[in-house]
Amino acid sequence: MDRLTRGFYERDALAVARDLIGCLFVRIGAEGSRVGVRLVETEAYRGPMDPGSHGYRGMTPRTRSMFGPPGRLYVYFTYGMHWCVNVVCGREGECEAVLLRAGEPILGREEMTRRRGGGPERLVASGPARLAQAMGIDRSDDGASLLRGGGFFCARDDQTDTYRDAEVSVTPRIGLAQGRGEDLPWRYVVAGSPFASRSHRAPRRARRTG
DNA sequence: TGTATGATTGGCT
DNA sequence: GCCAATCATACAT
Repeated sequence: MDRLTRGFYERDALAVARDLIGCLFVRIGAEGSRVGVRLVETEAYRGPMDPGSHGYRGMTPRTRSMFGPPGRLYVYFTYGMHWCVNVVCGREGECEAVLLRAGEPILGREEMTRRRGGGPERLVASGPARLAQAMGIDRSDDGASLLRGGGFFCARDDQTDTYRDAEVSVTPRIGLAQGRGEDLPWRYVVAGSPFASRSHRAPRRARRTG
């Protein structure tokens, strides 16, 4: 299992979002303890060309890390109570990032469940704010490095198969208002994964008409 | 200084 | 399915 290096992140957010599916996202804690999830849901945010991105109107104090070098975290606070975590990608000076929306708890499951206040394991990291809370990520982790020496990393997990394209669905992103690129198919999710977040646009079940 | 809004979640009907 | 919680942020005044 190898830590992904800068070249992995220094690419278009769509490529990174797709390729992070099935990877482990790990936090190295005090005394080397680790918590980590296998990513099953990601979304790409693409800067000045993307009205859904926090960086659409240029850099602000909040979005500074999204414009920085790839291979770091962009962590933001929303709805007055939730933290969400992105992986910064693209080239330095660009504004590209991948929102980590959901994962399957793998390392430190007990610790993550405790941080979430209990509940079934499939819900521990099933949503961007849940994932961040489970892994103890907050403002102090904004800008943290995923590269060598950093306290976080992503890794391809060669112990198990990575997901084939046929197993990964591509859908519009979740939670965007109209006019914010709400129809762009920039979300990647493992089809049928019990660890993925509940879609706010749940596919309607077919109805018998008569 | 004022105000609208949000890359969400959890609880309730 | 509906909606309140709760406040940093961005932008208007």
